[in-house]
Amino acid sequence: MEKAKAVFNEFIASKNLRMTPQRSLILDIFLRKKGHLTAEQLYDMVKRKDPSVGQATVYRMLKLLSESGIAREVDFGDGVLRYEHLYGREHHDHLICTRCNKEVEVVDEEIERLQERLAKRHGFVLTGHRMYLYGICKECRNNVGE
Amino acid sequence: MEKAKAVFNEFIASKNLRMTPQRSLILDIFLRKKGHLTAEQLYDMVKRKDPSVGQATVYRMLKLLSESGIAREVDFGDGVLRYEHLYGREHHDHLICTRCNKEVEVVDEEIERLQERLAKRHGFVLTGHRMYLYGICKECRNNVGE
DNA sequence: AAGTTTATGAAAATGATTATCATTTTAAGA
DNA sequence: TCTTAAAATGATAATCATTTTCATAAACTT
Repeated sequence: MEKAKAVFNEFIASKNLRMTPQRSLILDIFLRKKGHLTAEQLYDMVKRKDPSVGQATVYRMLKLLSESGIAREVDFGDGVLRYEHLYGREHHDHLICTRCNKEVEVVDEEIERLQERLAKRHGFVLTGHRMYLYGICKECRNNVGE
Repeated sequence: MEKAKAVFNEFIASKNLRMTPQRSLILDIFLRKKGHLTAEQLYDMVKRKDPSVGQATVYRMLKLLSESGIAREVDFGDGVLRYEHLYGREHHDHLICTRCNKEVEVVDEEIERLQERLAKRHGFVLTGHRMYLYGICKECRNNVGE
């Protein structure tokens, strides 16, 4: 967490941007939350601490966080972007239950390797990927007909 | 193509919906096109054949095509949905060059298998997935500095 | 053919995100 | 510490793809 802040400060400095109380507050709150946050959710949390902060500032900050590598944009395809903090976290993909919307973070090293191979086979050098697996979780399968 | 139309008619009937000249025209044009189409692109093509068709009808039709299993929504994450016709086509994922936006359709049976395994390991039964690989294609790598 | 339902097109609405702009802060230098 | 140019802020308007609305026009039913 302190590390992440240091990274952000460095990013800010390298871009000749400036640290402000708003950015500091937003960063603090963002880092404290696990999982995925929409801009609106984050804005609500920030407003509770300081109602004077505008939502444009939150949107702008999330872009900066993504650029700096501290956050990652996650797009489940429902029209709302989510952000998760990435600092000190492993890469992962998402497994989503289409019935209860439960999300599980998953990784499979072998799949990662095969993705590289597949890309290379087509002459590409991979820079990233997004993989969402959709299915029905065990609980939902047990509760059929409820 | 005739098969796809029959499938759509059956879908229409099963839902107590109605076949109309507009729907027929849109379906025709949609099936003729390979690759991905945005609603706007499809609308433009439809307009050329019949300028009286409204774009809401095209949007509505694309939803129906997705529901019926004839089309698939593809979301590259750039804010515009694309649709591809799925009828008689193999499942595939997408490899996208982030420099020139070239899209290649790819499949890797082994990855598909591992996705099933990964989901099962977490108690899920897979119903679908979306996988987008982003990278730089060979041509773009050769043209660095242009 | 009459009646009921569904479809259509035009236009307005939506909703997340981005841009604008006047004003306020920030950080660096004098 | 004071000045100042650059950057940040918040309120609001603008975007833009997609959905809704609603009055009118087909399409099935009987």
